[in-house]
Amino acid sequence: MSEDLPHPDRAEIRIEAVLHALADPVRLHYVREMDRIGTGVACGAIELPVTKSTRTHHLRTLREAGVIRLRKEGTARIATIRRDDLDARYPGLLNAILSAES
Amino acid sequence: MSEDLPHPDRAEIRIEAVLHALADPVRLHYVREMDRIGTGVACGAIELPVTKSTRTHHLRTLREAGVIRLRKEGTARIATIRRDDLDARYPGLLNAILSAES
DNA sequence: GCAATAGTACGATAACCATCGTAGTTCGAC
DNA sequence: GTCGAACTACGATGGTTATCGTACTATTGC
Repeated sequence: MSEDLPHPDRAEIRIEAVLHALADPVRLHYVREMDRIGTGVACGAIELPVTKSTRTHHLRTLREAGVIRLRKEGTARIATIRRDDLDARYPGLLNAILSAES
Repeated sequence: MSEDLPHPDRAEIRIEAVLHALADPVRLHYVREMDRIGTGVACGAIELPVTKSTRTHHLRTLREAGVIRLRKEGTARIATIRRDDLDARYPGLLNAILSAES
């Protein structure tokens, strides 16, 4: 019942992957909403202008880049931003990006 | 002898474009070198692992995203990072990215 | 067991993009 | 004017990626 999807270790997170993951408008919007909510959110709780399968794809990109962590909770997946990891690796980055207006 | 290549105004710079521009390893390396040198540099002065024409393409991406400014100086193009613009729009972002190890 | 919900894997598709080579422009020195 | 250097526009190429739909799995409540 733990994490069944692979996540990169903190040391494995690459800046290019993080930047690329957050460069996509859909993904950036998603992470901003997560930040606004402030707690873990079920994947589907944040509405996106794309289908479920595309959402899965986007979340996968965020997960693999090390931006978010996904854990199972019943039928749902709860997503949390890896703030501690990102702040440790790239101090100030996440705040700068999330506070930027699009 | 002003600028002949179009640059986005400060207000036109979009976070997604900046992130995308800096997500590419070649471009990130280039901007880091520029930062290290600290002054405007002729485009070709920084060695890249790609051909001249690809370098032109990359610099165009950086320019269009609003990350750098290019001006003519004789046959050369001098590139400078738009620190003031980026810091004004996205405080802390550039420093966080440039100080991140790849 | 069935139905509903939440989510994923997979394949297809079209757009995007990094790369290269070619052919050209601009500039400065001679 | 010629030449060389610095650079750019353009087209071709092949890889990548965002998107969708389909078919599936896992879970929960009845």
